[in-house]
Amino acid sequence: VVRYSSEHKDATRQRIIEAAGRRLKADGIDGSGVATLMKDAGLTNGAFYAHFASKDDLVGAAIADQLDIQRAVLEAIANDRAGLEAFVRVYLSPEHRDDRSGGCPSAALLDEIARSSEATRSMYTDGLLAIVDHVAAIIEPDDPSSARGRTLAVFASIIGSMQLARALDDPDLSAAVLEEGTNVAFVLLRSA
Amino acid sequence: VVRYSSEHKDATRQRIIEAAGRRLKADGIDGSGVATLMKDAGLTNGAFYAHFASKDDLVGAAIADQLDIQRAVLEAIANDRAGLEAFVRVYLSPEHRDDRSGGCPSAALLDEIARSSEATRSMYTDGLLAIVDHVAAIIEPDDPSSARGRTLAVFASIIGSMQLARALDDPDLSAAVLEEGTNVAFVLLRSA
DNA sequence: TGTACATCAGTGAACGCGCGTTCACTGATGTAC
DNA sequence: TGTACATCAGTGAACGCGCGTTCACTGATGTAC
Repeated sequence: VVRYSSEHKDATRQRIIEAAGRRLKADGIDGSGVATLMKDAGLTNGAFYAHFASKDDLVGAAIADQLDIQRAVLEAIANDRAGLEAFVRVYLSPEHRDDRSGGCPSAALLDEIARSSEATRSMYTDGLLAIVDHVAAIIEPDDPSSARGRTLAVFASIIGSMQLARALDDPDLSAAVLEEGTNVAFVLLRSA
Repeated sequence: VVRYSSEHKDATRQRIIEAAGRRLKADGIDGSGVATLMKDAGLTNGAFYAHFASKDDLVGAAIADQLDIQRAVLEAIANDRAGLEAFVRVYLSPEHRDDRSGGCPSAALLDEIARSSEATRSMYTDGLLAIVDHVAAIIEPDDPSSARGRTLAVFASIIGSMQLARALDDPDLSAAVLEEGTNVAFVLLRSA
């Protein structure tokens, strides 16, 4: 006996996860309460535990979802070296810097993820590797796994640049970080 | 009429700031409560507001202090290009990765700083610039300010690498990030 | 065809707890006489 | 020289509030007869 369509609850869960992705990136993990996360999804706090075992459980799911979205964006833009450069330009743009809630989860949350549970860090690792392996296959089509390390370093570089551009309160310096970060990423991609 | 030596209160304030530096880097800004920060300094929560106007006030002071310490460490190690490479090796070492509370405030807190008050971001900007300008003067002795952008990009890269090495839950990948991050930093320093 | 029922996603109040902040008080100190 | 006093860094309880989590309940639904 099925009272609601079998997709109804799954759809609600997904709605919570997507709203949480935005809120967590905007306010941080510790800065986002369960009641707020549920309100963002148009629900009340009580329904939370029908969908997730704990706040940490949602955080892990939201981070995994965010990385999957980012992978899809990357794959839509970048399927060769020129595409990778285009991706870097979009990534290190002022628009991305000024849109934390719509942007990269690593840039918004990486040091908080490093402090998170092993379960969350494991989901982060898996999600990032899916992205990294796509890029590594472009850089080194014959042996993608050998390009993993170098690709990770490129991501570390653009993630750090974005965080720094957001943290500095001097607009000129912030813009310089984005510009030079882009140059650095290009150097690394070409030498790879 | 002076009941306590004029240095007594200043010394206590400094003790709170230094203890807070360690705690904030370990547990994050939102993750560190005022009562805990005071206990770390051997005091009770009530004395806090005799030293600081608010938690945010202490956070700004602690971040400025941490950056000043890091500047002193850098200046002790790195006064030429070989010294900069030595600094990068120490920075991107497994020991630094595994010692969040004793390490770099940017690696521990950068995305939380980006979400902080303008006052805190301003103190961060000033503190980081003092470090950056020391490095820029080594890279480009004739015109240090022209090397600021490039130097900021190098810091963004090593900060991002450290955060990523801490977030990944696979020890081999984490080690690879540190290794490749070091290679990348060397490439950037040599081409600068 | 109409009604009673079982289901279950979601509600909203409540739990104990820690948060940032305030404040009346303590007690060790150096000074004044 | 001994005692009363003013100072003030620090104590610890309390403020209202939001935290993560629990739970008795609601009410819309599709089914059974």
